[in-house]
Amino acid sequence: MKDVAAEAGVALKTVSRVVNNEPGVNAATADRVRAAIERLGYSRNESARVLRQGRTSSIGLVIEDVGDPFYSGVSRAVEDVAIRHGSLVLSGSSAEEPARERELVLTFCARRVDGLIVVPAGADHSYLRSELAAGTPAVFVDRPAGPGLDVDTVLCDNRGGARMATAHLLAHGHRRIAFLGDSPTIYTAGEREHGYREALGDLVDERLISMAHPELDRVRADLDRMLGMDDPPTALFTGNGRLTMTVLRALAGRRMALIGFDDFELADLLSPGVSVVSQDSAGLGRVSAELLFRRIAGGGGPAERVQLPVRLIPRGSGELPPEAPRSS
Amino acid sequence: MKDVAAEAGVALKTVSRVVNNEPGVNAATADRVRAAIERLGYSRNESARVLRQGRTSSIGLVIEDVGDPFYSGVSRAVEDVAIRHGSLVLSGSSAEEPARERELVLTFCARRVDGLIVVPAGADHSYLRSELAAGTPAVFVDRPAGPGLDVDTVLCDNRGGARMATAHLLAHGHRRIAFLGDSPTIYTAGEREHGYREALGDLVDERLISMAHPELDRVRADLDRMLGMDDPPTALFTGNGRLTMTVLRALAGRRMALIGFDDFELADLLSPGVSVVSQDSAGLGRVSAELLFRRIAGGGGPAERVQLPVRLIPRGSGELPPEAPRSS
DNA sequence: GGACCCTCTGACAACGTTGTCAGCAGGCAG
DNA sequence: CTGCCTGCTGACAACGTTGTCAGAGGGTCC
Repeated sequence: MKDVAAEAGVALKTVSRVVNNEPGVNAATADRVRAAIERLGYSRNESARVLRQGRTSSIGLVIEDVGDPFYSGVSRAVEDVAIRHGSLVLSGSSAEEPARERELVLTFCARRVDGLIVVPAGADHSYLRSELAAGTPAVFVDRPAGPGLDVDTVLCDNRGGARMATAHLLAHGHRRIAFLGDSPTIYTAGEREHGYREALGDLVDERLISMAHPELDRVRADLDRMLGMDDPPTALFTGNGRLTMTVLRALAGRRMALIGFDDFELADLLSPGVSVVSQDSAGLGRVSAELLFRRIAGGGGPAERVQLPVRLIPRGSGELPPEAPRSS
Repeated sequence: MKDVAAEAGVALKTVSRVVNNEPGVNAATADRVRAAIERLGYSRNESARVLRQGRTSSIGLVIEDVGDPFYSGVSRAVEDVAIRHGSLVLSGSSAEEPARERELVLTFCARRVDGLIVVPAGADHSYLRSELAAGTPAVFVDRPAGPGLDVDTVLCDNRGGARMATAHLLAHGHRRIAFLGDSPTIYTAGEREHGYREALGDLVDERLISMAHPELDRVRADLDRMLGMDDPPTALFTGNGRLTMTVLRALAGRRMALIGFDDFELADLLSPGVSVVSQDSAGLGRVSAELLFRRIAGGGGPAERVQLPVRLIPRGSGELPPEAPRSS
C-alpha cells in the first residue's frame, strides 16, 4: 500500500480511501490510484485490517467429521450463509474427542473469529465461558452445551422422531422392536432411546436395547444375540445413519422390518427401500448460522433453543409386517 | 498482553517471551507471568502475530462442494495433514463456478494463507500468476491447472480407470457399451471419455455417448433414447458417482451390466452390487497437502505431477452377461 | 581493580492497515 | 476583506505482537 501511494504520488490514507470506496476522493485521483494498484498487483493485507478493526469476518465451525454426510450437509449450509454475510469459515473435525474440540475452539478464538458454531463432542464447556464473556458468540448445534452454559442451541426433535418411528412399527403390528443406538454418552443417542422407550411403554425389553456404536463389532454381536433369542425382535430401529448401514450389512439380505434414524443416499434404491426418520442437516446449518450472525450483529436477548422437526419417510422396510417370509 | 505485563509487573517483551517459551527468562518471573495470564484469562491475538511474522499458519482449500462425499473425503484428509503441521484450513465451495473459485482464491490470498489447494472449476487461472510469483504455493487437485501455469498437480488415473472399466465389460462379452459422463468441459470427464474410447476402439458408437451431467433430466432422456434403439447397449459405464445413482434410479430395478466411476457408500448392498472404479479421495487430499507443506517449508524444484492409481472393484453389476434376463 | 562474560530484562521500532484530526484551496455570503 | 463552508488530501497514532539492541547486575579471571 505504501508502494501504491508512492507510485500514484498520493498519501497512504488516500489509497486506503480508494480501496475502501470511501467517499470524498476526487475521481481523477482515484483513477490514478486504481491504475497504480493495477500496475503493482497490490492486494490489501487482511491481517492488518483485522488487527486494526477487530473484526475478522470469519467464523469457526467445529463438527464431528467433515467426511460424514450428515455433518458435511451442515457444513455446506453454514458456508452458504457465511458467504452471504461476507464471512469465511474456519472448520475442523473433533472426531468425537472432547480434547480436540476444545483445542479447535481455543485456536479459533485465538484467531479472533467473530463467532463459533459447535457440534460438541464433550460434555464440559466451561473453557468457553471466558470467550463468551469476552463477546464471542457461540451457537451449539445438534447437541446442547454442557451444564451452566447459556448459549443458543439448535437441535433436531430426536425424541419425537424416535417416538414416531417406534409408533410406526407398533402400528404395523410389531411388539418386539429392538433399538440399536449410539453410545449413551452422546446426547442424541440418549434422546432417541428415550423416545423409543416412551412409545414402547410396557413393551420395553432391556435385552432388545444395544447402545454400543461406534464399536461396530459389538453392534453386530448384539444383533446376533437378539436374533438368536427365543422371542427375537421382529423389527429394528437404528439410531443413526452409519448404524443403519452396519445393520443392513449384518442382515445380509434377510428381510426384516427396519427404520433408521437419519436419511442416507440410496436408501430408496435398496429393496425394500429403507424407511427413515429424516433430519434436516442443511436446516440445522442454516438456522444456526443465521442465529450466529444475528448475535454477531449485536442481537441481544436470552439464549434461544430451536428445535427442528424431523420427518418419517416410509419406503417399505418400515412397513413390513411381523414374521415376514424370509427371503434368500 | 499489556495488561498482563502490568499485572505481573514486567515489561511487554517478557510476557511475549513467556508466551512463546523463549529461553532466558527467570523461572520465578515466568511463573509470575503465567499466573497473571491465568488471572486475566489472556489469550494471544493471532492476528497481530500474523501481521508481525507474515506467516498465518493456515491454508486455503477450494473444492467443488463440501457436501459431495468425494470432496468431503479430500477435505478431511487435507485437514488431518494440516493439523499435523499446526495449520488451520480455510475452505470454500466453488459450486463448479469459475467466478466463485477465483473469488475464493483471491479472498484466501488477501488473508495471506501460507498456501492453496484448489480443485479448479474454471480453465483459466492466470489470476493466480501474481500470487504464485509473490510466493504463495498452490497445489491443484483432481484436475490440472489452466495452460501456462506451472504448479504441482495431483490427479487420479482417470483415463486408465475408464479403460479398465470398459475392458472389463468387453471381457464379459459386451460389445454395445454406453458411456454417460459429465460435461466434456470438465477435465476428468474428458479423460474418462478418452479411456473409454481407447478401450472400445472400433466399437465406438457416438449414439451411445452422452455427456450431459449435471443436467440430470438430459441424462435420463439420453438413457431412454439409447434403451429404445434397435441395437440398444447391453452395458453402461457411468462417469461419476452422482451419475451412477441417477442411472440406477432411472433403470428402476431393470437388470443391466453397469460399472460406475467413483465408489459410493452402499454400492455393495444393492442387488446386484454395483461394480465401480474406486478413486482414493483421501489419498488425493493427503498427497496434495503433503506436497503443499513441502513447498511451504521451502521445498524447491520443478512442479510435480502425481498420478494416483484407481482400483476396479467387481461387485456383480459389472459382471452381468449381455442380454441378462430382465427382472421385475 | 579492571576487563570480560553471562543471565535476565526492558525500550523501541516495525508489521500494514484505518480512524482522527488538521490543513489547504476555492467559492460564496455578508 | 473577513468569515465560513465544502471538497479534498495528508500527517500521525493506534491496533497487539515480535525482533533488535542495549543495559543492569553479578560472577570470574587475570
